Amino acid sequence: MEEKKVRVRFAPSPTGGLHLGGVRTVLYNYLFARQHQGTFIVRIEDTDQTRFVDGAEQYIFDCLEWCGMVPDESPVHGGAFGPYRQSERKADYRQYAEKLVKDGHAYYAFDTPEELEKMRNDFKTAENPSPQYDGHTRMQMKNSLTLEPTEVESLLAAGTRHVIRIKMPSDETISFTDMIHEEVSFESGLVDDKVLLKADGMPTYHLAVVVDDHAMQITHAFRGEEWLSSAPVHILLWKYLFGIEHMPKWAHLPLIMGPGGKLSKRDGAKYGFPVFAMNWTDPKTNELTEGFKERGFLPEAFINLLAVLGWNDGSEQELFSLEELVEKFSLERVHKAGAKFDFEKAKWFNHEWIKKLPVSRYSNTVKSILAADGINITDEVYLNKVLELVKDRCSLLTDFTQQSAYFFRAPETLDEAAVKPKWNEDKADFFSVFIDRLAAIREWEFSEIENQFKLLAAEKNIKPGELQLPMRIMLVGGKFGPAVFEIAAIIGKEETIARIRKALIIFNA
RNA sequence: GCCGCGUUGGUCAAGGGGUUAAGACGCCUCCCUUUCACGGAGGAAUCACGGGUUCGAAUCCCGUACGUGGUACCA
Repeated sequence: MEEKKVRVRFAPSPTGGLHLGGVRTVLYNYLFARQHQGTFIVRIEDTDQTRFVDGAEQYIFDCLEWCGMVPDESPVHGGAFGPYRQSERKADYRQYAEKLVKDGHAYYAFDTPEELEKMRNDFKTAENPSPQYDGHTRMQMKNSLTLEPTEVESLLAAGTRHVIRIKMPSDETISFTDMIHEEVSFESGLVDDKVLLKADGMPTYHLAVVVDDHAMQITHAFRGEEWLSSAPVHILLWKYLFGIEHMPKWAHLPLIMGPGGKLSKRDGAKYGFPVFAMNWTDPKTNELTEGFKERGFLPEAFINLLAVLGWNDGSEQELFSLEELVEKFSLERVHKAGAKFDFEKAKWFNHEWIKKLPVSRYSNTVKSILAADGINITDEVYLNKVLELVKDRCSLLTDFTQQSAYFFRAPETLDEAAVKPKWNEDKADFFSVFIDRLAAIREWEFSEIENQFKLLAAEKNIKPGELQLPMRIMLVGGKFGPAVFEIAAIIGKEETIARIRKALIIFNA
């Protein structure tokens, strides 16, 4: 077998947001291409004009860019095998469909939608709730197999609306080797006569994939497992049109499931977690669906968690960078079964990446997240210092809002319930004296603040531990954050004293 | 209904004839820390079920059940 240069493609249809499964398909394509020094192509499958959504194509490219997977060839990146939008290749498809008719592998069908529905109704039984247009029914329909040749001629000449359907052989076993599922086989007689060319002259997916995969010299075709059932149609088409030996190797990827079953892109809201890579706004309804990016995910984490949903390298390693994935990914180790998506684990991945990456890698993103909350950062050095201090406590980038806001402004509310029950005059007294001690400190630093705190506590004969929580609430507002004295050191003497004063009024009330 | 694909703890999963059936997330207990995290120690599955094959099966075969996808002039 000759060594062909690897060429793979991701072929989305621009109908809406890009969901988890889609991104993972891109990812596996991308990894495979990079690993084999191959070419990664994005082809837009916009053959259904009724479902075309404005802006969806650009959105897909935006998502790929955010994930760091840049195509080598695509309608926007160019390439020698264009056009990369199927709508722009319309003229090509008809000739292949006609050739199939000529060779006896396909036929014209003139049935109207009403007639099709009538057939489905007439043949419907308890045993067969959804009759197909196939070997059992096609001879009772209105097509070039049942009509006289002259009649077909005149219908065609008159421009009658028609489609071209594949004529599935009656008794043939169609089998192929899938890179993930290994041997898969179907009985041709059980598969229906799929429409190849629609009445509007556009190809269906079935014709378009094989014609385009051939035209673009695709060597390996990865797609979701939902396509496995129609694989026999594609295989026959390859055989009839281009020769089975030129067919790309198929890999049908396991599906990603939601908590209750299949992952519906519809209402990610109902799960409480995103299903799209990035925010998507439906241009018609203006409805916004949240994305992983906006939810506070790092692209590194998003890619990582998707990669190991259905694949692992056999070791105990779970954290992989894109570069490592390129090196270690292998289709052989991709699972056969679908996987349920677990948002808790997804957050863990993000948490790990937040800890792992230098804060400079995401400080800008956090900066804009804080800005959305009214905190405008001017001092980058200060910001990075804060991020470094609190990043262990953040699973999502959006968590930085709560975890770092008090470094930039006094807390709006204090968790009084955590303090009041144990508040007494001794403590009130302690803090009012402590303010003076703080004011007297010359070297405003962590150890000195703590020193004064402990000294005074000893003088007043109060356990320091009982005073730390109130102090924390005064500075932070709640029961979280790094060491109190460290916080005090960072926010400064004036601010620390001001916050204690203000809190004292509240606690003493 | 029919066809395809699948089935190891709540979830992701390693393991592919002989193992105390890895590990991770989550959960629970404890340690560290008089905050929250981080970190550390520990707890919980006999491998969907039923038959085979075999000295021996989570691992091979066959059924059943269940899940999932398809059954559109959608992809």
